[in-house]
Amino acid sequence: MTAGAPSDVAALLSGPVLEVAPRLLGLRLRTAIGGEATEVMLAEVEAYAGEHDPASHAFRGRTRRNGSMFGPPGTLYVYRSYGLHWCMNIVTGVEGVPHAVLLRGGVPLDGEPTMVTRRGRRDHIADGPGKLTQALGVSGELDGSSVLDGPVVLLPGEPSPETTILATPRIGVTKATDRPWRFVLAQRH
DNA sequence: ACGAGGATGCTCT
DNA sequence: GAGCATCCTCGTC
Repeated sequence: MTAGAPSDVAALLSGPVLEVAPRLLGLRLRTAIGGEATEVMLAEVEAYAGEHDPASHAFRGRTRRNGSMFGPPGTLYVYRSYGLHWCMNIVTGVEGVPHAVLLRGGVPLDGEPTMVTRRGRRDHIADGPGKLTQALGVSGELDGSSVLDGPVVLLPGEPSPETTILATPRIGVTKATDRPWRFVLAQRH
């Protein structure tokens, strides 16, 4: 089979969340929403390990909000943050085990004018989890959809050779703050 | 560049 | 009723 085929993405997502998360960096996330195509390269993610992770929305099991985290790998978990913003995760591993990767930031690759319009500004288009969903047109309606299918699609890609992967503690969490489960692409120097 | 503070609504206890 | 997996604006340096 051809390198970079969608099935490679499916195989990747079925792995352990701590292995999957850094390997999502450099992949492309493309949306076709409201008649507009937009695309970013993923540049910042965080791993959340469900029942083993006090910072995870699924630490205490299934609730009304987190149901899609228990879906098959590739399922999108979209939730509202601070009453204002949408944030999205990609479910990983095995169906029924609520492990997921929070998508925290990306670099615009296509449809930038659309993203600028959605964001209402020219800078800081997708460098934050709420900004990323807004730029790509993602909202709660897409909770439970699959990135193997759409309208949000995960596509193959590679980080620039100029970049390296950094692991740091996760942002904005108040529990398990010692775990370096945030992964970012940073410029090599 | 960086930090403080407010907006805002939903979920779960 | 508390607590958020955040973003923006406006201050200061």
